[in-house]
Amino acid sequence: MLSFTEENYLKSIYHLSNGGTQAVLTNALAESMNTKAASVTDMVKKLSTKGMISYEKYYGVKITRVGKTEALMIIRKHRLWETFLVQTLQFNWDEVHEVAEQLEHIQSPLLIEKLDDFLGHPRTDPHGHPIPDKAGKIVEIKQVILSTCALRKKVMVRAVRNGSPSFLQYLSKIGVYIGATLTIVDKVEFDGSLEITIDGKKKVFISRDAAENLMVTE
Amino acid sequence: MLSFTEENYLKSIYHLSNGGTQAVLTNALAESMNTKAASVTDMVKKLSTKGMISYEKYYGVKITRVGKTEALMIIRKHRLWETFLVQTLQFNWDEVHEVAEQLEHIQSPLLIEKLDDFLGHPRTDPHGHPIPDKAGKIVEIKQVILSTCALRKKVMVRAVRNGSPSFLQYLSKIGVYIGATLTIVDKVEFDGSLEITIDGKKKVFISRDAAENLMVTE
DNA sequence: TTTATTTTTTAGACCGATCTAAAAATTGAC
DNA sequence: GTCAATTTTTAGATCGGTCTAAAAAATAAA
Repeated sequence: MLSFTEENYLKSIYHLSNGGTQAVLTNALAESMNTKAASVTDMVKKLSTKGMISYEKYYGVKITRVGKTEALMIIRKHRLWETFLVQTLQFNWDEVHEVAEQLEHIQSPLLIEKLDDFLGHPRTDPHGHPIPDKAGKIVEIKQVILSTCALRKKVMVRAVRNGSPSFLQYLSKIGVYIGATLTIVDKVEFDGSLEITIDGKKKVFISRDAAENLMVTE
Repeated sequence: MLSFTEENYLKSIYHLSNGGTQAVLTNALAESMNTKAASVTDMVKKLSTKGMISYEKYYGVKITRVGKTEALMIIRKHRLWETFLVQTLQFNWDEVHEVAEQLEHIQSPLLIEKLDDFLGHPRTDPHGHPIPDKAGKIVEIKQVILSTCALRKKVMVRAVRNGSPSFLQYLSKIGVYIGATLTIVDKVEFDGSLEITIDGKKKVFISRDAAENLMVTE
C-alpha cells in the first residue's frame, strides 16, 4: 500500500519519464514535487524498496512494470473524477484539477469501477487526456501541436497540454473548447502568434504560448 | 486547517459527547479511535490550541462552538457521500461506510455544495441519519428504539443505530429497510427477542440486540 | 587531465502522530 | 481518611516526510 505522498511521487515520475520510457533525474523530480533534492533521494529509495521504481545512485530512476500500472491507476482515477466533476456536477473545466488531486487517492476499486460505469466508460477527460482502462491500457490519440500546423488547414482541438486554470479560462473566454474546429489564418513572424478562426466564424489572435499548448488532429 | 487525523478525532468527540452536550473522557476517546490514552492526550492538547475543544486535565474535553460546526461539516460530507454512493452509484447500504470515511476528508466547499444540489438536498442518509445543512443545522427526527415499542402497534423504520455491514446485511436479508412498517407480534420474555411482521406480511424473529439497533416512529 | 561547476547523496535535525513505561492525579473501598 | 485501583498525563522513543549543510560523485572547462 502506497501513501498519499508516495502516490504523488510515482505519478510525477510517470509523467516526467513520458510514460516510463526515460529515466528521471533527481532534480527534475524535486522541481516537479516542489521539494528538495535530498527529500527526493529519500523517497526514491523507499519507492525502490517497494518495487515501484529502479533506482541507481546518480543515474536517476526508472519506473518498473508494477510502478507503471500503479501510476496508471492513479491517473485513471484522477481523470475519471475530473470527468465526473464536469459531466455530473457541472464544474467548469478549470475548476476540477485541484479537487481531483485529492479524489485520486481514495482507495476503493469498487468505487472507481462503479464511477466508470456511471459515467459510461469515457475515453477522455475534460481536458482531452485519455483515461486508462481497468487494466491500465491507455489509448493515445495521435495529435499534434497547433503551432506546427499548416496555414488554412482545418484542425480539431483534442486536448490541452497545460491545464492551468488561467489558460483554461482564457480558452473558454475566446471560445476554444475540446472539439472545436480551428483554422490558422495567419502566422505572425515577429512573436509566433497566430490568427485563427474558431468553428469557421470567430477570428482571434492567440499567442505562441497558447498555440503550443493546444493539441489538435487534422 | 485540520489534518485528516484531527478531523477524525473531532468527529469522534462530537459523537461521544452526544452532539456536544457532554464531556468526553480520555479513555473513551482512545477506545473509539483505536489508540492509546497517551496519544489522545497529545492530540487533545493540539485540538485545544486550535480552538476546537476545551480541555482541562483529568476532566475530559468539551467541544466548542467552532469545533461543533467543524464536526457537523465532516458529518455532512460523510452522509452526503454515502447518499451519493447508494443513490447514484448503486452501492448497497452496507458497502458505503468505509469509502465515505475517506471521502469525508476531501476539502472543497464547492464540491460538497454541488454534490448536495445534484442529490436534491437529501434530508437523511441511507442509514436514516439526518444530514446537517450548509449552515450546520441538523434536524433530528424524534424516534424511539424498536424494543421499547408496544405490542401490535404499527411503527416505521427510520434509522439504524449500529451501521455495521453485518447488521445491515442481516436486515436486508430478512427484508427490513428504511421506511418499512413493522409490528411487534410477540415479545419473548426469556431473551428479549421479538416476533415481528414486516409490511404486514412477513413474520420473523429478531434478537433483542437487533431490536435495540432499530430506530422507529409511530 | 587537472580544476571548477553542477548534481546528487549523506548526515543530522525537526515536526506530527504514534507508542511504551513510568509518574501523577483521581476515584473507590474499607 | 488512608490505601489500593483506576485513569490520565508526562517523558522519552520511533517512524515518515521533510529540511539544511556538508560531502561525494559526475560533468564541463581550461
